[in-house]
Amino acid sequence: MTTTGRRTTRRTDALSRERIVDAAIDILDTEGERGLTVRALAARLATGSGAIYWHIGDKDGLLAAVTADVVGRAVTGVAGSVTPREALFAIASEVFDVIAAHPWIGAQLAREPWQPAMLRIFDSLGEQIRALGVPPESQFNVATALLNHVLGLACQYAAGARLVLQHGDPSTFLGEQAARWEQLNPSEYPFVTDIASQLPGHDDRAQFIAGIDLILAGVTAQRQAP
Amino acid sequence: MTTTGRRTTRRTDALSRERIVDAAIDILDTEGERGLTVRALAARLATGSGAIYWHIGDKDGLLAAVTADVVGRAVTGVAGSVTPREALFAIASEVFDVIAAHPWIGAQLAREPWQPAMLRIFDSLGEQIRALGVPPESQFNVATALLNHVLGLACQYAAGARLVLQHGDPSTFLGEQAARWEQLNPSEYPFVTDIASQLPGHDDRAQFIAGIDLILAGVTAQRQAP
DNA sequence: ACCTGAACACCGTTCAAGT
DNA sequence: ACCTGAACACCGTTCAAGT
Repeated sequence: MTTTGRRTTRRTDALSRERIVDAAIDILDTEGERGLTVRALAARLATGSGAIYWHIGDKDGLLAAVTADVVGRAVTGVAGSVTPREALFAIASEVFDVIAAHPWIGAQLAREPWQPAMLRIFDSLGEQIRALGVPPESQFNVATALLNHVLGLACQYAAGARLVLQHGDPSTFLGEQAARWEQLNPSEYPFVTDIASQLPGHDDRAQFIAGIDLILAGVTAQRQAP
Repeated sequence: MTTTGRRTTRRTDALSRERIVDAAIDILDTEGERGLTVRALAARLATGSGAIYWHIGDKDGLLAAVTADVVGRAVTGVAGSVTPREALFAIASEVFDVIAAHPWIGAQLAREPWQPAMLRIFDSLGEQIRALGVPPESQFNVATALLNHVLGLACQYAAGARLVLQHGDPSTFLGEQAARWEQLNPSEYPFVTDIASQLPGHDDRAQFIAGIDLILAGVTAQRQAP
């Protein structure tokens, strides 16, 4: 930037893959998935659509890069002196938070489960599972179970947040949803109609933590009685 | 059809919401998500695009209807004389199979988690969880954990199947994937590079069942020592 | 009530042409 | 090497007009 290089960085607004990714994230966050068009991207970056294609191969490629970027920034290494269990909660929280903040990530990850972004999360979880002493033959399964739990709940939360944005305020929203569930046909939805009354007091974050506890309890139980 | 009704069913090809949904499923299965356009739908049904819009509100609406239809057909009631645990495996298998057969469902469910199709699965699982004797305050959490596990693994499997279709045959595919994982930077992906050797012998279906066992083991463990 | 198909306002992507 | 912007082959959706 302010190095001795003369005109190597001609303008601060020189187009780059990085700047395109950043602009794309911004559009996705503010306008949603449908707002991200190559033309909108070009307009925001004050360039032509062809320039976008020179830096990125493809719109699909851009979406993959954008997802990897956001997830990569969120899932950082864990601080040293914590227990594996604490680290696990920390990682899961990071993932939960990043999806809550960028609701479009969920659909993106579901489309291509083994993309780099997913692998990063999977690896972070796996390390801690190993540190926890889970036997090698179970590590893959436990890591996957945790990954699915985090992703599933985060998508659920993101969808809820999206609905709250569209409709009324957060407090009444769960009540309305509960009312809708209660009005379902009990012979068709016996469980949902019954459990609807629990919905108003529901907390996604608490459920998220409870689920991790559940899976970890399963691990210990299976280790004691295999 | 061959009833006494005279011309009440003028032609067998009279357009209807049902026929549109069926055609859409067919296109999604054979051509993929990108192949499903209103024009392609109209051409296959030998009609104009306007006719499609008269029966369905919207392409989003069509996708929701299509998803509900496929999931609804797959998740049927469970036969009477089985244990809740067996029923749980049966339901989870139905969901797994339907996503494996129609890979596009995964992304569709992730986009809108509380749509009717999802609620049906959630309810079926919940009933059996209740039958299993899980305490009321845990039922919601356990049902969600199972739902997320099934959906996550099914998406993973569907993506794998998609890749197998594109690239080589299934047997070599896992080996190639393992090789790719092994070539990753071990300091960046310590867990994945380490576990890569397990991949060739990996069986999605076995992992799917192991995950359910893990969650159920967690339930019993937490009930004994809450 | 149900269907037709042209028309509108968009898309992603390419590519000759510029600097 | 990097960028421009017109052009191509599509989209979803609407709507006057038909039956």
